[in-house]
Amino acid sequence: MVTMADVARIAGVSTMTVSNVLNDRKAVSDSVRERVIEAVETSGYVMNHSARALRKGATGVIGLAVPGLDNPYFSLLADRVIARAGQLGYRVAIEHTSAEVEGELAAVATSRSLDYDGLIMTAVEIGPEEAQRLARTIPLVLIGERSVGGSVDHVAMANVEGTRAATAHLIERGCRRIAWVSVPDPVDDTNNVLYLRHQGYLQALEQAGLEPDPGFRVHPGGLTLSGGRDAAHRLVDDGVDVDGVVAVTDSVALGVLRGLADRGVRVPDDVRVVGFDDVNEAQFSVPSLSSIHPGHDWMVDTMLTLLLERITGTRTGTGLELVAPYELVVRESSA
Amino acid sequence: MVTMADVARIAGVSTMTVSNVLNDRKAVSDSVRERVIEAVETSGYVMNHSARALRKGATGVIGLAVPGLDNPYFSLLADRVIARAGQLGYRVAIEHTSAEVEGELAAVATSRSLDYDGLIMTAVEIGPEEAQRLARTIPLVLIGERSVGGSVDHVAMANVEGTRAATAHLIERGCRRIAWVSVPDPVDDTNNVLYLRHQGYLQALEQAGLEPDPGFRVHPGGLTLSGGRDAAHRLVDDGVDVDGVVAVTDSVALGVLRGLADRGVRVPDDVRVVGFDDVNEAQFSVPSLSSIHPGHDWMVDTMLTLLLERITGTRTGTGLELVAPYELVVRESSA
DNA sequence: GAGCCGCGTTGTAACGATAAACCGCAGTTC
DNA sequence: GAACTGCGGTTTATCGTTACAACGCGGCTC
Repeated sequence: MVTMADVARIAGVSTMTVSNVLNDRKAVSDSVRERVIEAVETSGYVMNHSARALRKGATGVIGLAVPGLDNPYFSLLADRVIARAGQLGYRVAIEHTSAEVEGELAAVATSRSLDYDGLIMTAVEIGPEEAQRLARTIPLVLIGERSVGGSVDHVAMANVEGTRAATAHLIERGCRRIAWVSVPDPVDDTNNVLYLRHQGYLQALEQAGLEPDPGFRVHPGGLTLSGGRDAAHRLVDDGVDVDGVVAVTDSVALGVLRGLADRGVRVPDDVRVVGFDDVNEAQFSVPSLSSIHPGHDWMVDTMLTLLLERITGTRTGTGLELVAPYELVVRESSA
Repeated sequence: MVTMADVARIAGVSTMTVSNVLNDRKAVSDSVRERVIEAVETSGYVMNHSARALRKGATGVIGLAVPGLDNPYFSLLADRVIARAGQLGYRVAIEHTSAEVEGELAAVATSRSLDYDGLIMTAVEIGPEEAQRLARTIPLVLIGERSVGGSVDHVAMANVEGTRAATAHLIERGCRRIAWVSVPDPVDDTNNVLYLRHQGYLQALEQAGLEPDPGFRVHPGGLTLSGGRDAAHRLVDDGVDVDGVVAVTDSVALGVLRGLADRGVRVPDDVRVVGFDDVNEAQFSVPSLSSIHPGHDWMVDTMLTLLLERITGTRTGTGLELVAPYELVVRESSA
């Protein structure tokens, strides 16, 4: 392995000069700079990332903690975070959180996260106090839910407003018996994304003077395609009479579309369906899926901006909470 | 930041003993071991990954180079690689290759990859000689295509056999005018996955005594949902009379389903469709998509096994090439 | 009882980079 | 002409961990 000292010897300078050239630091004469660059090229030198990280106390890697990439929302998110972070000179390591046992999450996050300069985390299971503890250890940006307070930065989706708009949209199209398809609300956590989205649904019904019927509430086995499909099956098989479905995520909604098709229910003629997240696939399903577009690009840009401010220390103190602009995208499933 | 020396001081031992305990190395007396573990816990010590990596010359990180995670095949792959590598004590950093300018690919791969203990790479653009050069620098496992020779390990899909089976399946179901939907074959590269899959299609037609008609050949704007949709639009709008479609990937196939639906073409009644990759979404599209299942789990396990053998030096020399078992999965789109 | 062995533990020297202090030297300033 | 300022570079001292050799010590052999 060729080291910086080798390059220095070849170029006839000190290692610091090589370092200065490579990092574009202070003034180095053109002649020396050229010699160094040539020495780098002929020797095939590449910097040792570990040594640099050790000395500088920064790794140049940011962690992205998501439940898993099998969910298209998270893979879309990861894709953009990787791309954007790459432009900013950072590498991204992905942590799976759903694989961990509940309690392990926090521990794993704390210990491993120290190898990262910062951490972006979708906080599904982690509580406010854990998040704040974590934030004292490492620059942290939470994503998807409401504020946890303290010095934790947070980029939220318009969860309540989004499902409210989605539900109102169905009502406006004439739906009166609208099912909410999601997993059960988490207990004791009014900041949870699932809870918030459910609230939006309830608010829209109330504004329209409609009663939320518990019969319309179904619980898929998880926020997945198969969960949504199973929920739709049960809905139809139990003879629940609905003319609209609001699903907590697009994955679930796409599963619902499949489940309704299995039972010969026509969308949008018999039932209108709307999701949340506006994943790529929503444009291409049959029928295409109406959804709430949560401003992915805005979110990713904002997340990274906030994180970098924390990493560089440009901004300290109380956590910021920014809510992404959302947009209702009407497609065939509710047209 | 609490360091190993701090722990050593608290426990009243040397840093080496702490190191030995933490790494479970040679015999350490139980009493000392306990003291050290307690000191670690009370102090909240976590190991500095950079220092360890510098000293050991290994980072514990493996790179996964894929075009992008927006493609469900690659996100599925990444998801499983991350999960499996995690079990083996490795972390995964993802590199986007499609974002790079063509020529940069190799350079980026070479320089950055040195920070990884090993690299798993989907070789779409990289050539055999580049791959071999790269493999001399770092343990490398290629995925998806045929052998590049040399000492490069390689886990291949049954590309030719897969599309041959898919096409034969359509023929068996009565299709006679079968379109191949893919991007143009790469020139001068008979090892390319796109070329190989096309060959399988051609072979099946030949075996059945059918003429491949260039009119059935359409070129989407890329291997994406929208590419597939646009291709289907053009197919119908140009009045090409087909009763079957073999798509190079599931993403393209799912796009084709959407495109055909746009034009009122019924699947499978008017046209049967089959894809390749068997991504999750294939089970849940309407209609559900027949596909070639390329043995994802087998591939991921094998890739990591091969890579670890190279990393540990258990196996050296000529590259292995293993072909994953494939399976035709028949669903509604060709039923 | 001298010598040897192996166990448990410790000092010391790297691993490859960078921060910070320092060092000539030419050009300014007053 | 003495003191000061930049410029272009070098020297020195780490960053936190692990490899390696060495060491004290009780037990065993003969």
